[in-house]
Amino acid sequence: MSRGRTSPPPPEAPGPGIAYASPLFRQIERQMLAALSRGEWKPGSAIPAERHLAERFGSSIGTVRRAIDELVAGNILIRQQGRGTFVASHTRERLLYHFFHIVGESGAKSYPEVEFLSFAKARADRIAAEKLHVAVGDPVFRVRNRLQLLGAPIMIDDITIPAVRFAGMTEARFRGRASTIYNLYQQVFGVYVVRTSERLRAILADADSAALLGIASGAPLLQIRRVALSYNEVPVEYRISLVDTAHNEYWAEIGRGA
Amino acid sequence: MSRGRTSPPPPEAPGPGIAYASPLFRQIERQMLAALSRGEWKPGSAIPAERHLAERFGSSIGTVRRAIDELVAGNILIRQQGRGTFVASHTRERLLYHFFHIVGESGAKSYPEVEFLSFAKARADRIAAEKLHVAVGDPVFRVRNRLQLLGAPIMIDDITIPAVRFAGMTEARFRGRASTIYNLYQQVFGVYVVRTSERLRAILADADSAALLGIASGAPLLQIRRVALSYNEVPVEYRISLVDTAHNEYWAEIGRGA
DNA sequence: TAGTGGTCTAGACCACGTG
DNA sequence: ACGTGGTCTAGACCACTAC
Repeated sequence: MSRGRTSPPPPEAPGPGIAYASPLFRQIERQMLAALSRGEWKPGSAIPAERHLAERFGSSIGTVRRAIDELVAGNILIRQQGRGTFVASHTRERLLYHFFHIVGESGAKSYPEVEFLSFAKARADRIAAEKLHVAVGDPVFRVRNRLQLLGAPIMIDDITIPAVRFAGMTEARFRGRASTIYNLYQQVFGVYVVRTSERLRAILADADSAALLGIASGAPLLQIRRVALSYNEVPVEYRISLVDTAHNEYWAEIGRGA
Repeated sequence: MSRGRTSPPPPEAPGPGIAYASPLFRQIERQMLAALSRGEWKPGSAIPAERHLAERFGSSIGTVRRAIDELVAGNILIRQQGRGTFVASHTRERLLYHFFHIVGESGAKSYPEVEFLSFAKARADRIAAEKLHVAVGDPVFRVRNRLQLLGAPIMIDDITIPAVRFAGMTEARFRGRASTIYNLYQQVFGVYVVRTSERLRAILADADSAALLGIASGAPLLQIRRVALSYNEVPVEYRISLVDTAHNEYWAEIGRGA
């Protein structure tokens, strides 16, 4: 906190060699992120009012608002007029509208039913290690799910997560899931997925995938390779999805949120 | 302009039945959009300084800044500290980083070479009519291009645009193009593409596409169906792309711009 | 040196949600 | 009625660009 003096009085000098690191609102943003990371404010609950935060950080309300604006834009906080500002959490709705991009031909979205297939402890291969920023051979967990939409199987997820960030993960956590996977990450392991980066290509179904999806071997499939990132661009999950796009499609908006 | 009185003096009342339509900054945003639409400020040139706009609109600088913020977020204006605020235009770089989402396996982006294939006047079929918000049978232009990346053909674009928005469009415009297609739309027809909405699926190459891409019939292809939108969500182009993703991929970021 | 956008303040009033 | 976020003001100083 070392910037932005007011005007009328010639106040105490900004200090000799102050460095002028970054704007005040960014410093406040970082402090708020730190508070979130250490669990001072919990997912789903309200953070202090803007007036109180301004007092705490010794700034004007406008500056605190600017910091909150950034965190809201980053899907980390949610404002609700008249009620307060809340820590975002991965509810079903949020997941559906932010990270699940498969829609019906008509454009209609619906909740996927997740069917657990397998869980295993393994070691990171070259690709997973690169995507997750861990060393080749580091312990990881592998999970396989099948997703259905309106009763029809349409998607297979192969998920890889680093053991170092999910210490104590068990098969039971994935089997008896009440909420979404990203909600599990957040609630149990404090890992909050902020954004994802995906690469898509068209491939032909192999015998294994075809059997799981109930389609012919050699049918076209959409392959999605996703890296999920947490605060500060830290990768926390690598996921390969295979989607039968015969009656569903992948949906992307470019240049502005929907 | 009819909102937000200050405090100390009890100024002239906000008026009897004022309606309280929308915030001042949104009204200013709309007025600025109107100025852009009627060509008062041209692509690539600077708009008046914030101080002058504040005077013109009878608001404080902060409120004008808020309006500009919105237009910047919508890729319509571009701020440059110390220089001014400019009307965005579709340069090669902008196009590449905003609307061209095909990358090499390594993640590297490069400029596609566009090869003109055909141009025709036609009438909107049911699907094009729906996507472009015109009536079935309305006149449209159809353009087909082939794109190469590093010398190898990887993509076929089938473009449909409504004649009503591109009056006087000719084949020559597409043949002898110096810049990008979206730049042509903007410079010659005043149609500025703000964002796109895309649907993706995996299909098998038919004989026609396979021949154009130099691949085997029945090879997997990524089909992209894109609607390009201008100000106020007006659709201005419908485009079906077929991409050979053997050595290239579609790239998507979810939850925050990259 | 002049002009532009970027940050920051201190405080007012408005709109909304809840008791 | 009260507390919260949402809008708005008027003006200062900072950082950057260009002449």
